Amino acid sequence: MPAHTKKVRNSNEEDMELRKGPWTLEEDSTLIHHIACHGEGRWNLLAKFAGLKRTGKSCRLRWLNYLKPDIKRGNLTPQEQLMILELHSKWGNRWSKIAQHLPGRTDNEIKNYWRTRVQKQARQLNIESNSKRFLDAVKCFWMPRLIQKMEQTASPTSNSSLTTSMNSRSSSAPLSPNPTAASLSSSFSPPRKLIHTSSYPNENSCSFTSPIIHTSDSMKISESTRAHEHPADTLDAFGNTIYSHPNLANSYSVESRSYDMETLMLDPTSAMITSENSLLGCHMEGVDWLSDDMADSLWNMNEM
DNA sequence: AACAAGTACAACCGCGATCGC
DNA sequence: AGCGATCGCGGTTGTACTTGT
Repeated sequence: MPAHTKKVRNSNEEDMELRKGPWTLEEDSTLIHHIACHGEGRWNLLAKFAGLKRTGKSCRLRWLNYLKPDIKRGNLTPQEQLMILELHSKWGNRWSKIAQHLPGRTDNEIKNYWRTRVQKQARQLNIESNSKRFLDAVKCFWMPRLIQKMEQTASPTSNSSLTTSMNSRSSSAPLSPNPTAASLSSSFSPPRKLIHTSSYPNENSCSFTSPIIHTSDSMKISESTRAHEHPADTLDAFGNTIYSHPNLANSYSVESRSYDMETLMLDPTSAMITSENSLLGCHMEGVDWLSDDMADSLWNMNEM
């Protein structure tokens, strides 16, 4: 018997050889053609009438996860990654529910993304991926980085540094009535290295919660505060921008509003940054758990 | 070049929920 | 109500491909 076949008994008690494993092009085209003619559903019957030596379950999975015309292929965009992180923090492993908010992405794809990339990072950091610590780390470093990437994607020619974007925007410069990721993240360029909270008078120095995300119209993130209100930053020892303005909080703030399809008010308490454990200090629960190594590792998450 | 280890993702499995007779 | 068929979800496995040695 070939490696990818399996003898089973169907309901008619007749022996039938079922194929397993990777789908062939012929099988794919047969399935596509049959669904085009007869529609989805009744997968066992569909498999039978199409002459596919597959279970209905297998046909359904192949169609939903791979063949369906509106399936998006290719790497997840930073926007999509950000949404996955946010939604997972809210709903946990409810992959299908998460997938509903990512048009063209399947629950399987999202699940794979989580397992291969997100959990990998958690392992490397020696943190349980479902722990609060990891969630904190994600919100502290990963999400801001993704937002930064979104900006770069949105305007590849722009300079992503806060200093540049701030200085280049005059106080009279009009703000887009419908701010984009670019406009947000131009005011949200987190420091490369940890900066201690004590440097900042305002303890809410990073009130990152979650972006406004409209799934039907790509991601839109509001700029909660005009960047030009926060001029003049300094550089740290690594040449990275340090935000020295007393009202820094505003330039870091990313508002949580809603999703288009379903209002999604992300629990503000789930955001890691509180007055007691600010991002910049990273004193989670009063503990300096983020060593420099860990911070570097987290910072590199965007490569995932 | 050959092999091992790591990675990404398609596909399978088990199980509970729902449907229809 | 009972039962089998089907559906949908989340977890797991298998395997092709990539990267490192």
